[in-house]
Amino acid sequence: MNDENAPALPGRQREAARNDARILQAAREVFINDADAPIAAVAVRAGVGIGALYRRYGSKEEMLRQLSREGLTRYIALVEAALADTQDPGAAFATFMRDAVIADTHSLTLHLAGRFAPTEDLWRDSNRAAELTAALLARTQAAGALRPDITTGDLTMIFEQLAAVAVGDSERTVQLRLRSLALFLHALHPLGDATPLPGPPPEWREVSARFLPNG
Amino acid sequence: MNDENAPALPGRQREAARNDARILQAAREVFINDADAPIAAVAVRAGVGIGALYRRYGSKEEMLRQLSREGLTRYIALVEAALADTQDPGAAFATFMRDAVIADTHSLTLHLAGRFAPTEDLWRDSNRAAELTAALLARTQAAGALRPDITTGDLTMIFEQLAAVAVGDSERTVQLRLRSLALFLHALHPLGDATPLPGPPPEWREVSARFLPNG
DNA sequence: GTTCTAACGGAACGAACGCTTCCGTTCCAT
DNA sequence: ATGGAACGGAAGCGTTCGTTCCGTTAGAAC
Repeated sequence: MNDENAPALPGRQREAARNDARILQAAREVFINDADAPIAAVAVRAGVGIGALYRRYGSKEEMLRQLSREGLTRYIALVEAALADTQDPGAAFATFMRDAVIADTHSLTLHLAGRFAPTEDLWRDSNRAAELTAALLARTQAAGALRPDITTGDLTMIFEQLAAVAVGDSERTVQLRLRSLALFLHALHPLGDATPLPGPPPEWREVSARFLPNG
Repeated sequence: MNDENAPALPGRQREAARNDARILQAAREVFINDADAPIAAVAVRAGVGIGALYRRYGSKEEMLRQLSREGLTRYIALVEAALADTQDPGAAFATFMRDAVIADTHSLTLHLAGRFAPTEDLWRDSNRAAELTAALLARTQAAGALRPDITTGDLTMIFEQLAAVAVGDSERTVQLRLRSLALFLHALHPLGDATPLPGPPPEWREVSARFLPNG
């Protein structure tokens, strides 16, 4: 995670700790760009051999699971932070959306969906994320800062759509996503003249179907 | 294209004509769902053998090119229709967007991007599509029915984001996309209090980069 | 200085996958 | 009957990629 607090470790183990972080970071970058990239690409990007990867992860699938779990955890932390935010709910929601886009937790979780067998705890985290999100939505709507006809499924779709914005450069990608997010946030504001959204909102079942292998 | 006007053809050639249409349709359906589906999947879906495919297309790449070309052509026809629409520009624009989503011309063109070497005429069509789109945007903006800070690149991104909405069922997918489009259209309306969109809009260069192999 | 061990790098193996070819078969026209 | 156009799909062949394995390296211990 952080190479900074490891100066106590002896030499060779220090390299190993550094590689832990490097590999994780490289894996994130590689799989965000291309969900079914070969594992060798991660090794190249991390500047290590393939052996170093298999010393840490038993298989590619395990690695993807780990990455996905991590993304989900980060997302949950963001929602919790938003719920703990005591400023006005509308502003807290907008901040949350921006943070989520910047942290880019969805590219990983969604791109990787269906590519490995989900474990028990992944389902738990996934459900917890959904509940927290629902709570955040409810609070924001109660404060009159969000269209009442927006559901959790809608939000998932919005994240998914934002993740679809991608150009080569990752910094620029974030910039463009924030531009698009500005459009969404604008559209999400409740307005008297707003016509209701057409069609039933996405169901949780529809959204989560992609987590099953062959989704 | 249509099997209805072929009753004059003799028996075996009639089957061939029917297969022409079936294969094209199957290819569309298969590759919209999964851009790098095996060619065998198209054969299965069309209910024909692989041989029937290779009798018509010299290679998979040629098939994809053909599909892409077709999607681009349909898109161009839609923009032209919108430009020819003499009702109020705002309504014409909204209709155009809905039609484009329903026709789903972007899923194909974009998913297939970078998967084959673009030919001369594909570039031509692509440029023409961009020009027509720009004209439509300009007209709508001149009529005060569209935010002035929206560019052609923005519109491409919007289509791309809408194409990212996908659930198993294709009819339901369209429904959900229209729901999302309603949000976008709402956000695209010019309002006095609207804060300007952040960040420079997507450049044509950025958007078209993905058409090059290894995009 | 020697030895031991944890960690490393990357070649090689083997399986899976998918495009393409090819040939025997079918079906209609003559 | 016979010729040929169109068909179906098994087999060939190249590629790709996950995983294993082993020789190498670098610090630790003595």
